[in-house]
Amino acid sequence: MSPRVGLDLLTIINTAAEIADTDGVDNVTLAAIARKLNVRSPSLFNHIQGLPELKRHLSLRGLTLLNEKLTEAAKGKMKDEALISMAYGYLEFSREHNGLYDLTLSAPEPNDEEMQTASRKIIQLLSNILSDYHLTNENTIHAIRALRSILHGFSSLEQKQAFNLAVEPEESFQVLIAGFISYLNQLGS
Amino acid sequence: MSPRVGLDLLTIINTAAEIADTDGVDNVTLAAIARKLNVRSPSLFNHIQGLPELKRHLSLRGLTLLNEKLTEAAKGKMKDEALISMAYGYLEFSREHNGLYDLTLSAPEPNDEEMQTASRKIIQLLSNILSDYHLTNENTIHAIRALRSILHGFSSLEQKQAFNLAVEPEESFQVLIAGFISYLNQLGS
DNA sequence: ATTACAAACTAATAGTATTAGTTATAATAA
DNA sequence: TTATTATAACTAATACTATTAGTTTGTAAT
Repeated sequence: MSPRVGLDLLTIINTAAEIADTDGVDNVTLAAIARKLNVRSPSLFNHIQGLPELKRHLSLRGLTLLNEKLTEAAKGKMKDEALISMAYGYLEFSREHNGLYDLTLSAPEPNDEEMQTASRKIIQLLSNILSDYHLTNENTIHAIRALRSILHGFSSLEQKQAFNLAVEPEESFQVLIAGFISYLNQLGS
Repeated sequence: MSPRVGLDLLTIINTAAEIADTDGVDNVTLAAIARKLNVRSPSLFNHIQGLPELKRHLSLRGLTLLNEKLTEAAKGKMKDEALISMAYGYLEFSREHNGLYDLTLSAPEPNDEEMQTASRKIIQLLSNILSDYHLTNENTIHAIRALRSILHGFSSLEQKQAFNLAVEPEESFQVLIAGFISYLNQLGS
């Protein structure tokens, strides 16, 4: 009947990512993935070590896609324009990839170089964008943390439906980013 | 041997809260709670409906404690002083109650009045503090969202160890709140 | 002292991840 | 072309989880 269905790591990750983004991270189970692939769950172990390893793959994919999206958004732009475009890219990513976005924030193992590198790339991108504002090293660190707090906080709250919708979230986001830019200008002077 | 141990809802919630704050929300299981209370897990069902209901109790406790802490922090203070004090209270709460803090952000069921009310109280407190800045209604909404994004974003990232510790997080938080205050002053003019 | 409520129990079911061991297919060697 | 071999997918089993049903028994009220 079925042996040699053609399962492989990529297929499994893709299926898991789909479940994560449509049904939420909590529904990423080997059982659900196996069901979706018409396979018994032990079969998955021929391609992965277990669920934790698979989730790490998803984190990695989330970080990679996010980095690509932000890089693309900022490409060829400078200062405010780059920052604003990147910020909207971030928000969009969290909306499009609900589950993967959540997973980008799971703390990596202390010795997981690959994850650390993927995270660092995003920080580096933010740092590059902020370099247009000519801050001191210490203020750059403050600014990166502030920016991440704003982006993550807003995205996360929106995702958790923490905003009543009487006023467009989009508009609040725009005002928030504008405020951050004036904060940057103050830091730089 | 054991019947009539003296189990009750409060004891169960307290034990669950302790596990949440020390071992993380994912480790809040009926099995773990029962072990800690030297009881078999079905016994818990004499006092709770099930795990989801228990987690809702924890959310509610988190929201209540957070509200108390923020209210206390802002009490008798005005404007910048109230805002800053409240902000530090928020950060402190997320540090002291890792697990409960996470649970305060789980989206409430649409018809869960009690949860909605508990959430609204915190929004109301923020709104009261911000009223000292004389914003328009719409800008007040933007400002509440911005403030929540900042507070949640920073707390959440810190909790997830997303900050390298070369520079004190505390200092970044201080700069961030100062930036928010100047954002408020701009909005108000 | 008896009754009766309900707290805690045991037993059982169903769903999860995971391991061990089997079968059979696809790729390779003869 | 056939025999060999590696391994993909399988079944069976174990160990957790939550939850339900049904039993025992302490405790409180009569």
